[in-house]
Amino acid sequence: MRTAPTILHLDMDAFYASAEQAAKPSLRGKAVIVGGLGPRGVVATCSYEARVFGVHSAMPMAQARRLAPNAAYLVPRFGLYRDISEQVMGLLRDLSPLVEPLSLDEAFVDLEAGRTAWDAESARLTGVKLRGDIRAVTGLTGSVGLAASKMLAKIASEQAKPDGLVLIEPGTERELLAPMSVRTLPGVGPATGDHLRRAGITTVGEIAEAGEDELVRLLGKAHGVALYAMALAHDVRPVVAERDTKSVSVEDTYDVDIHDRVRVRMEVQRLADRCVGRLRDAHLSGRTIVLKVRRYDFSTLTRSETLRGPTDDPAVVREAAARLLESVDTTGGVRLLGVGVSGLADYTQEDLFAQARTAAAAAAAVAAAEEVEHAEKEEVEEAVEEPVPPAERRWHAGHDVRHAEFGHGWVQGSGLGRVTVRFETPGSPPGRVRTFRSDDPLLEVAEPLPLVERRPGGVGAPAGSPAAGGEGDGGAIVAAGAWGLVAQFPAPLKSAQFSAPPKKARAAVAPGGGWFP
DNA sequence: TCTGGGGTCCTAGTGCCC
DNA sequence: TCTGGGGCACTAGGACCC
Repeated sequence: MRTAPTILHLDMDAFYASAEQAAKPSLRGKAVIVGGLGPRGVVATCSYEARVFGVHSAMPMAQARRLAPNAAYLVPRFGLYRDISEQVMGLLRDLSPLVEPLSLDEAFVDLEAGRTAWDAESARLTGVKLRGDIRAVTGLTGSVGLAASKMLAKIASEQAKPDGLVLIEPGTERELLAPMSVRTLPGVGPATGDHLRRAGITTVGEIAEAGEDELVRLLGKAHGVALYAMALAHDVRPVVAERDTKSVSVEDTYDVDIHDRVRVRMEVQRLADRCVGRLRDAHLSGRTIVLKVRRYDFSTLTRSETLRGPTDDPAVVREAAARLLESVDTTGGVRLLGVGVSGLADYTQEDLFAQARTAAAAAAAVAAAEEVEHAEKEEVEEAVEEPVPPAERRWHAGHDVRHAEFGHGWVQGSGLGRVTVRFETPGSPPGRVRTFRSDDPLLEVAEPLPLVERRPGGVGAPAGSPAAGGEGDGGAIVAAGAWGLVAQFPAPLKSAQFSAPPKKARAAVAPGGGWFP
């Protein structure tokens, strides 16, 4: 364990929501909620203004809408967030070669390895400069924690939020941790927290007092030992720059439970294909195929099958997934289906031909068993084919557009053959709103603009000023609510997706948020 | 009220091999 | 030949994180 607070944890403040506010001047200072907008969506991130209403991450979107009906509801734009994240990670890599990204908006940095800090004072100065640089380059704020271990640096950045810096002096850790809730420690979620509470343990200090044996008895070996060490502020985990992907998966939650077995099979095939697409983008193959089914009552089942060797062959994955599905009872309906591959290798081995033959034989057996329902199936397949795209184009709430006459803006809402656009850019004052026919030939989808204006010879400056005023002239659609009207075109097949692809696959993802349909 | 998506890690049960 | 145990691989589920 090191003696100087030279591990830095950076956590961008309300990242997605802040990025949207920076991109859209009219949203600055307002409640902004980013997440899935379907009936089963949840909140990914919300602005601090939205948190005042009690909205928080992972809350069902329906509940958020009740708490903050006038907030702006936006679907995430991962292309934009990824670009900003790259800029921030670049700044961190300037500090040290040892940067461990945890997500798009969080990372650990080993300052000692980069020789940018060696004691409390130099660490603090590095943190202060980093926050300034992030603001200059991205226009956004991040909170910095500095401590002698990863766990404490993360706790420090949490305390620093929003827009602050906290340094934990070595030697003060145990005293600092003792009164904190057990939930502060990484790895203690709702279940472990309840478990400890039932044993009369609610604070970190009480974990330390209970002793390692008692923790192991309560939580099992690995968890008990790790938690006891953390309660004593012992954390020697190094900052690791490169981590190998262990699994690749895709899953979809459906707006309405699927009852039709034929449709379930088709969805599993589509998911298998998408999963293989991800796998191939990342130049990986895998041995174990996993099927995930969440039923109507939210109970979740997984079934897996391990092949003789790794594969990235869509036919093999599809057939394995189909075999796994045969062992699952979907009576009552399913709300989620997923297909994943683990046991990854960065090559494809072997005798895949033999494997494909085995899979084909199994599939043929399944097909024979299903022959009875064949006629019925054909009928149903016609009904569940990809829906014909509506005549009108689909405009996604929050996404950027360009109008030949009015310039750059973003979609504030759409539906009923119309689309409402607010014309503003990161550097402009809040803009005006105009409504068009959704097939207006002068309107087209646009790439997001940089949040910070580039200045010759400098890193740039935050774009625009959060000036008041500039409310739109409204329109038939916008009148339904100040911000809340979004995506009223026919309900999509699935809820909006908003997860980042696996780390290794990210480079291959289409720019501009390629994960959206 | 109604609970996303993509991951990682751990535990426990079972079957197989030596 | 039978039995037991250790080690390992596989499977399923749960908890947690962002």
